[in-house]
Amino acid sequence: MEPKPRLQTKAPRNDAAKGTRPARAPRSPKPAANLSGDKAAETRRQILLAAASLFREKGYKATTLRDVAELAGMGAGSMYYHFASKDAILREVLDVGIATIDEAVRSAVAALPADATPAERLREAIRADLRALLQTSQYTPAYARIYNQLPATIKRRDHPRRLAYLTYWRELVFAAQRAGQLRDDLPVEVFVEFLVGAMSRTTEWFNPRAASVDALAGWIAEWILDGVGRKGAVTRQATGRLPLPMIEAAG
Amino acid sequence: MEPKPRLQTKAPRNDAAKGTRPARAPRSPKPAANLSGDKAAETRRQILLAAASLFREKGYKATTLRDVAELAGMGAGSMYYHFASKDAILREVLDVGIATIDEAVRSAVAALPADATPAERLREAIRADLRALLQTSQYTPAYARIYNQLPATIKRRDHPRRLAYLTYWRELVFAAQRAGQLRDDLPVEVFVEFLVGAMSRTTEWFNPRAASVDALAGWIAEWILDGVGRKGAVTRQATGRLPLPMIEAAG
DNA sequence: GTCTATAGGGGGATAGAC
DNA sequence: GTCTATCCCCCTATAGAC
Repeated sequence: MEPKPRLQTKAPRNDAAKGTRPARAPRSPKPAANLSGDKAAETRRQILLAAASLFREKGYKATTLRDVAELAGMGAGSMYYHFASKDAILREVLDVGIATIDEAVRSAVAALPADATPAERLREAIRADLRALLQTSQYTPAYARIYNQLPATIKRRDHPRRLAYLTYWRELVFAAQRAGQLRDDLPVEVFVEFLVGAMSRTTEWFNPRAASVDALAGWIAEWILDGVGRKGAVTRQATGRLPLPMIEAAG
Repeated sequence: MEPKPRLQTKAPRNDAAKGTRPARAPRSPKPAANLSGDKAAETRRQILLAAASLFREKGYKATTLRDVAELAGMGAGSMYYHFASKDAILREVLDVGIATIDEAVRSAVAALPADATPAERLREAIRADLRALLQTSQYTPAYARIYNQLPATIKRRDHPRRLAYLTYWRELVFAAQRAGQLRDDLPVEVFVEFLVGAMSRTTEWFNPRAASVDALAGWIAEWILDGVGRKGAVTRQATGRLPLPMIEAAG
């Protein structure tokens, strides 16, 4: 077990040595309300952030409330002042995670100039999706990683939001197809699952020191739209030696 | 809590009603050795298969040995005759999972005619990878899904195998690039992570009733090699309105 | 609001009968 | 080889002091 890092969204709490309880700075009975809300709200955020980070790293079941409390700098029992249960923390992490990426993609696309082409809108959506996953939020990668392993009851609860997100992507892709910028024979639903899934998997391997998120987004958009094959190169022989049945419909 | 299905690799065990212990069919002291090995080996496989299936579905920590035992049709304590610990089961599931997909891809490519082009070899690798993930094995999708959430000690143990697998993919991609079939500016390491990760994510959404695995493999190969953009369509304007920095090196 | 202590339950692992 | 019973630890959640 390694030394325990702590989230540092606000001033770090003390890690004072064994035994002695450090004196807490006396609080005035009515502190001026700071901009980010009162103390309880701030502590809540600390807990959620710690939970999201650990859920992402180890999964939901493997993360104990003691882990979360330690990362948030408090005792495990104290968290029950802010949340009713571990499940309640999970639900809020998931809600924030899907809301963050959904909002990020929609608003990024909406912010484009009115004359942006459907393909440009698709590129922008790819960039916004990856930003939310890889640099904006802890909640979004936590969501992407643990969602499918959760009990059906919890998945059912978040399913409408997830569907709305995928639906938006389908609209983007359909629009590009109607505009003649994507192949007519593209099975849109399957392609959207593939693309959104591929992007969410980047959280497993992306190294921010090797490339910027925007660089990665640019690459992926180009690979997907233009392909990695060299222009004019023959990537497929016409011998029929490798039959690729592509007749079935996609649901 | 649904009714409990059981793996049916061999004849189903009885689900006899409460209390009464059903009589077990008397076994001859020396049954003829069946083709798939002795009874212990068969039971071992049952346990591993049940574990892989549940690990894939719920994750490692969320899967209890009681779950595994129930799906394998035995009491939880009985499994300790075959495995030393839950960890030992996990290790074997992981080993089989990575070995299966590695072997599947290498042998599929090796089986191609000697004059197959590098791009054809890449297509075949994509098909073999997806077959291992989506139809051949329970172990491979379990591996793909849970690997990154496991404790560092276990990941370290399997890291060489995983690296060897990725290295093989890099060689395939490099070869296609050298042969002039892929773009010269393709950052191979990043691309391989993207491609392999994207394929492993298909286990989260692929619906075998909507399309065949080979159809999906054909689509993905085409999307990646040729792109989804319509030939001749402008997918990117030259206005510079959307700068895409792609200068950083990839590790 | 946060602390410590602990209740209560579940899960990995072991023991000994059969 | 598999069963049942059980040990013991850890985890979620609660209680009551401060």
